[in-house]
Amino acid sequence: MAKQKRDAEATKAKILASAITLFSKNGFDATTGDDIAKESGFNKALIYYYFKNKAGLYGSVMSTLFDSIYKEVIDSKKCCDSATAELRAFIETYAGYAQKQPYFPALLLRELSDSGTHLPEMMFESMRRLFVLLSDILRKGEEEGVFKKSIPMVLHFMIVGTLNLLVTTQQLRAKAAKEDTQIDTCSDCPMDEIAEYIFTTIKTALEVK
Amino acid sequence: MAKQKRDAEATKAKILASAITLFSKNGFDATTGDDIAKESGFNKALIYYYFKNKAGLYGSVMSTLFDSIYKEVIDSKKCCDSATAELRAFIETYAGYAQKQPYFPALLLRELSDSGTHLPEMMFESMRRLFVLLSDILRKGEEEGVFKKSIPMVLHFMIVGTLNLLVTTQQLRAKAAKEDTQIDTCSDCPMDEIAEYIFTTIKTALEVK
DNA sequence: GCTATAATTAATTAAATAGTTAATTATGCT
DNA sequence: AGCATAATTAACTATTTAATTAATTATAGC
Repeated sequence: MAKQKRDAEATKAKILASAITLFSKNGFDATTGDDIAKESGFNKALIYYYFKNKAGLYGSVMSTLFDSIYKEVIDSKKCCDSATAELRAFIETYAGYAQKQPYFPALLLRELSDSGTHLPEMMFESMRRLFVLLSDILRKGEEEGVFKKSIPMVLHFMIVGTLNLLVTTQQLRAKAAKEDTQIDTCSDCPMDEIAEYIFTTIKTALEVK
Repeated sequence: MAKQKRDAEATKAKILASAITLFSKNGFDATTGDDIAKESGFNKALIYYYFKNKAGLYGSVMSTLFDSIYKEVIDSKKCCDSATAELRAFIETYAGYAQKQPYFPALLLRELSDSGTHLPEMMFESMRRLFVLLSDILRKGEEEGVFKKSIPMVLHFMIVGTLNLLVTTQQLRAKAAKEDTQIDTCSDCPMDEIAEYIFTTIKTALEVK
């Protein structure tokens, strides 16, 4: 099939992609329908044709991103035989995703700051699912006798929060490093090294000696 | 002096206080001048009389909060004789502040998500100052021979990011706990226990054995 | 080729909101 | 008391923007 002049699915996808870019760059409120229309190359009315309204489009953006990260984390779990390996996979996968989709952390942090104003239910469910995955790993580690008792919620934020913040602050940290060479903002640290460092830190604290 | 009908300083302070409340609850964009006027009980034009404009008011909000947390952290450092004690004081003080001023974490996280769109310079300086404090503690610990070499930027976010997220998600976590009693979202955890847990986790990882 | 329908657009509406202005009221000073 | 000035207000303006509508264009099935 040759290139079509009209392709509903492609149009919808393009609008969604543009929305992901703009919402993450500027947030929900500071992104206008006109911005999205311009970025996508389609008329603004198509937002309302394909998505119920601006909030609906935002919801689609979030579930798209959450679904894909959840799938990746679930997938990465398969090839592990111990809680320690699963923990490493969890952190590495999340880090890889945050790097691959650097808009996601900004969106997530903003949403958490808002207590999920824009998408109460979906957000909620997705966050919970991800947290349950980590909780299971930690519980499994305790059962295996390799992990101490921990506070899973705190560890979850130590992993996910830290990774998100490192990604969103990348530019700021690069700027800070340029202005003041005394200070080490880790602005050139590769993501996988950071992930490894977080893993080691948490593993060390969890280990039963 | 008796209660005055007009008190410029008090008015300005009231507007600032209202702005802190509303900006932190709803963010910069979603907070209107009318909201602030209503909350403060004064006319909207006074925002422009006492502060240059909405962005100026926002800037005042942020520097007020940043100044006060910085002072508290500096203060807490005084009564410590070792790097370990300073690290604990840093974490405890930040945790205490975040609990006392629960609007601050939301504002900070939002600002970081935006890469400091609304207040490039001030924000920047304040973040840096706080980070330098932690870096110094870690370096001191290395010199004392009690801390391993670390990645200060990552540890900084593991502390500050985690605390901020725990505070901002308080309501969400409480809701999650109510809906699903299987899951432990740490919704009743006292802040000082959380701070202690974070401290122990990081200290353990830093210790030279 | 014709027709029903799906996709797309231009133009418009109605509401919200940042910022201004000119008038009004209180206060301190002499 | 009266005056200059500081504090406060009500009303308004200009702009932005989410959402709608009615018209237009392409497409697929017959």
